[in-house]
Amino acid sequence: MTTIEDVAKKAGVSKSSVSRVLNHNYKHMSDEMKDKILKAIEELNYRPNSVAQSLKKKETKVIGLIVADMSPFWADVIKGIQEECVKKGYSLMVSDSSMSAKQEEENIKMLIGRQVDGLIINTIQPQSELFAYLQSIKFPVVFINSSPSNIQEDMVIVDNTTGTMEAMNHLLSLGHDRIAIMLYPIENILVRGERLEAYKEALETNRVPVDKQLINIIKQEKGHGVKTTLRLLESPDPPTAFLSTNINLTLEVIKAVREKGLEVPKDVSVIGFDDFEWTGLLDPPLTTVATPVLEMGAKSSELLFKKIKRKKHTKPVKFEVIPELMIRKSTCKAKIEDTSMPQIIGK
Amino acid sequence: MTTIEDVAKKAGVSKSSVSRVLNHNYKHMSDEMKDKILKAIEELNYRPNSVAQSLKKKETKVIGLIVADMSPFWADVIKGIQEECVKKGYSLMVSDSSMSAKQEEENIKMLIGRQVDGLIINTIQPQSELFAYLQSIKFPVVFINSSPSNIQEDMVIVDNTTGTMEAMNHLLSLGHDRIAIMLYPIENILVRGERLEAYKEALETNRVPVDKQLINIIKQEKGHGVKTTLRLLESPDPPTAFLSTNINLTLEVIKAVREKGLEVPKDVSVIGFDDFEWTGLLDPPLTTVATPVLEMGAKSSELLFKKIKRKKHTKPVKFEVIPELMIRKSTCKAKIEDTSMPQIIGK
DNA sequence: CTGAAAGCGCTAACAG
DNA sequence: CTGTTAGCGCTTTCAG
Repeated sequence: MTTIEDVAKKAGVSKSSVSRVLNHNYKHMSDEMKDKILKAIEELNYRPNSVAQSLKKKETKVIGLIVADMSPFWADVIKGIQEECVKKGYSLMVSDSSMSAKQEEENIKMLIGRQVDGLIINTIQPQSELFAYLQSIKFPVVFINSSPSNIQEDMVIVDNTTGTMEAMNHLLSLGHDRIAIMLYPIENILVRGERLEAYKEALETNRVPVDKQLINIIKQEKGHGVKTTLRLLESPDPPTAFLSTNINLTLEVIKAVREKGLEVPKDVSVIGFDDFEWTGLLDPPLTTVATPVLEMGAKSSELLFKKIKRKKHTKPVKFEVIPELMIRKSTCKAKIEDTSMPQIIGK
Repeated sequence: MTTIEDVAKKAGVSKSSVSRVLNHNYKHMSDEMKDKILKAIEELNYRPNSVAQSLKKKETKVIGLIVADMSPFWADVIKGIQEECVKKGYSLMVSDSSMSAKQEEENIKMLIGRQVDGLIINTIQPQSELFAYLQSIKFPVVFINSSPSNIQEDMVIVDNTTGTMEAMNHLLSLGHDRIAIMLYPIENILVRGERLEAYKEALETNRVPVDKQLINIIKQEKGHGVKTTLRLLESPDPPTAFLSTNINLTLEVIKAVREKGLEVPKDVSVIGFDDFEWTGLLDPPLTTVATPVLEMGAKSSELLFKKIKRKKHTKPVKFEVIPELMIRKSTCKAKIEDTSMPQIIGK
């Protein structure tokens, strides 16, 4: 391991001078000396030991990301965070709580012990003392895709209301008035609540009665989506459209529709949530409410860096990323069964 | 920030003693003292500063992962690595080279500067001086899903030969003898080569002539898969089955088959590569060669930890993860057009 | 069994 | 403009 001392010796100068060029404090340094040092660094292929730098400077230039459950969704978020990180000279530590609150707390403590400069947290916990503690010591944190209820903190979340509204308006404008909404129970309660509320609101705004039969909270286990869809389709007054809030659920809905001998979108329209590279390649290409995942990542790190910079306490900002309705081929006009078209009032 | 000094004071002992309990060097310590210290730690909610520990111990308990391009595929690999990491008290730094060799080298240097104890690299480069350098300084590295040609190093890769063979044998045993193989050009050349060779070998073993028309290297751009498939289907002697080596490509193949008015699997059988939570939910549920992604991650960190432990140079191990053929519904018996069934000889 | 002291590699006053 | 010096928070001989 070559150290700053080696470089100093080789260049015949003091460590301080080497340190100065390392930190771009050239201002008052003779060009001759600068060149000498640069050359020595070059020749020795020297890279400063960040650990020593961190210890001295009391900053690591590392941020931590804690996700509740590592899944394909996070790959793009990480990419977004990463891109901001390289711009600012930061590195990223990633950890996964595997859906365990205990593990999440352990991850937070560990990362703090590692002296990360800030944390991006996707929490599974509705609240936690630890969050309050972090806030009390002014530790830079931004929450992503989740928001604890016991504190006010920076966060970047998806504007589910707008996303859901757009999807609903699209469906309503197509003449659908029996729209089923499909939800998994475990997603952060907030998220689910928002989507459900927006669903109801869209209906009410358009004077379509809310039918409780059409609101489905489905156990997050393979097969339950199919089962529920089938049941709905077999009911006396079946839905003509589905708003499905999770990609796996969406695939199950489509599967069930087919099993029933019906076609998407001819007989039943389907809108899903979340967009991947391949959703447009499905059959039919899926109309979805697409979360701009990269942007979420980029924005959260941006917020975090800002917070790290001005250590002062500033009032929490809530950044809402707006989902985009990707209209493809899984939705179409409702078959006219009755003549009264609901009146559409856009948001 | 509470330090070891604070704990020492509170407990009325020396820093050394505190350090001893921190490092579980109780052996010859009076229980009384131990308890006193433990209590002080507890009360102060003290966590040692890993940066200082690292500087002193000359190890960080951090490993780095460098991926060529962050994508959903990596989410599960990361999960696998992570799980091993928590077991061993390690943390993970993740970086993305965005398909740039320059960025990759920068990432390596940066992580080394950060004193990570080892590196898991998914390289885009067929070779690099840096790799040789790392080897020369005995820096612990394992390559994942890629293997540079200029050095011999630990690596964990997918046994594409076995995977491809199994897929081919499945198809051949179903009576298919016009099997098209679809490949993207840019995947690591090794990977592509292996799959292609295995394809040919399976054919030859079963005395089925290799038809160059059926070997398709497709530009990695949306739409090219559809185009190529259509062309094949319209040829005078079209394939009855497709072996598609990438999930997006596979979706395009299926799409094209449908556009042509044909059905999967009735008219055309399709086997894809890579398996996600949702591949079984597609229509039809996809038969795929599934890479055990979690295992890849777990295994690579396992190898890395071993290497970190015994610093000695040991001869490189190449761990091949065996893909599993997930037989679902996108393949079925070929329509009998000629009576001569190819003879199947399993691997 | 416990404490004092040296030092990991670097930065940042402070002198000169 | 450049060098000397004193730590950052921790571990680890080495004495006692």
